[in-house]
Amino acid sequence: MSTDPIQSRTQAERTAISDKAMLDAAIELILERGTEKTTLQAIGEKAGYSRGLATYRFGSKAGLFDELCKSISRRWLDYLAEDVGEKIGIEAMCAALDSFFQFVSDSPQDARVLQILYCSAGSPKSEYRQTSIDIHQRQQDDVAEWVRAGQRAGSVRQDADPKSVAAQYIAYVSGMTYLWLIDPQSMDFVRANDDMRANIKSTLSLRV
Amino acid sequence: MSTDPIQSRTQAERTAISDKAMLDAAIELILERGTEKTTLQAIGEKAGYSRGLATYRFGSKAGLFDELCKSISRRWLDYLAEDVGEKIGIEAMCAALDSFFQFVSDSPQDARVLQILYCSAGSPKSEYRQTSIDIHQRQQDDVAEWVRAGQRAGSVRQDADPKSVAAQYIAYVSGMTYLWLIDPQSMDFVRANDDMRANIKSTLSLRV
DNA sequence: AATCACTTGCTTGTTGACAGCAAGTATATG
DNA sequence: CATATACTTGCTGTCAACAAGCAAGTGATT
Repeated sequence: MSTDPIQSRTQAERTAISDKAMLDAAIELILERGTEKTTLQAIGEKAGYSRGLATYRFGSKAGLFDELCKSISRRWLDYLAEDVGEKIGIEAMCAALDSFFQFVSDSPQDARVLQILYCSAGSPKSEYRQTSIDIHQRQQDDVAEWVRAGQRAGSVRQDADPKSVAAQYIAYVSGMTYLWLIDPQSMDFVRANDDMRANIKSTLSLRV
Repeated sequence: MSTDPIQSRTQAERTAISDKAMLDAAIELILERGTEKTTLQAIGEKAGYSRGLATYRFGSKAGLFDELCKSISRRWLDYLAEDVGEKIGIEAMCAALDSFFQFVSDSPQDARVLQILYCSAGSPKSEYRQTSIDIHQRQQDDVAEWVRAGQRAGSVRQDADPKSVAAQYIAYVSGMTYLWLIDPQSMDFVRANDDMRANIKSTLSLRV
């Protein structure tokens, strides 16, 4: 949109600009219409280019969504890394919950589109399912590692199973985001998160 | 497929037969290809009819998926009602978890397709989003009611917030099903459910 | 119980929109 | 200027949706 008046960009700049314009356009269109009703023509034209550029650049509709998924996911992981830092155990899990809520509040568009893409990845034969699998697997691994670190540090019960705790934690976050996506009014996000934090503390901290 | 040799069916029977044939065909095709790549033509023809019948009967692709969502959901709710019966409180919540796992084991096709449809309903402008909202809302209300009944009976802590507990519970189940959908290998469903049951007991039963 | 008017189930022809590809034009780069 | 890279345009096959038609069932009248 706001292109430099001096019309002399390097090839790398040109692609970077058009890429970003198309991914941004895709976010807006997906929020309006969902993935199915978003067309490559609409994305290209909204970004200020032709109907064909999106296909040319990303190969296919699925290719574009895959890239968008990774792109938003990267923003979320930066956000998360910032908030969790070097924390471990219960502290890390609670910080991640806060961070997640903060992300949803600060960048609801990114959060919604990411969740929509995760959902679309659920379809068999989805060409970016692997991306969703990888992201969720990595998040599960991270949580499991926080639990293990907490156990080593002695702040988390030894009888907790890191993998199982992680699966539960990620399932909770995924499910919450889904429910928020389909109907933001359906529950009190803050309250549910507070309770979740309390549960984490009561089930993982050392015997009372 | 296996039609009665006596070719004299009432109109009602004819529609019932073709409806079921198409919904069954849709389940198979969605499992193979997902919702997007399943065509109305393929559904009609797999069911033994013409390419046009599905549109004629269900109005649109979304209309068919909406009906399919309700149809599978009814089967799941019957399953659930059977297992939970008149139970309340923690017992009801644990029974529902078992029932859910049993449903996924016994009817993995139904469970997978239902989850795929819930995911598709996540897209903005999805024409059966309301169906997904209603089902999830009803499930949340049911859980909240179990909690309240448990509190009245004195078996559940008074300071638990029924709505918040319900939101957490439904989020967990939804998230687990999603993770199972995209990658059945990614976690130990049974172990996670066992741990979840333990958590429910430890956080909701009266002070130790 | 035979006919006929009507309803409902189902099929086929058609249209417009879309993804993806291939061949072309424009812009940068050395 | 020549080549590579960014981008556009023409085209094809597929799809959902619709409309018009055909076939099978229904029920009232005689």
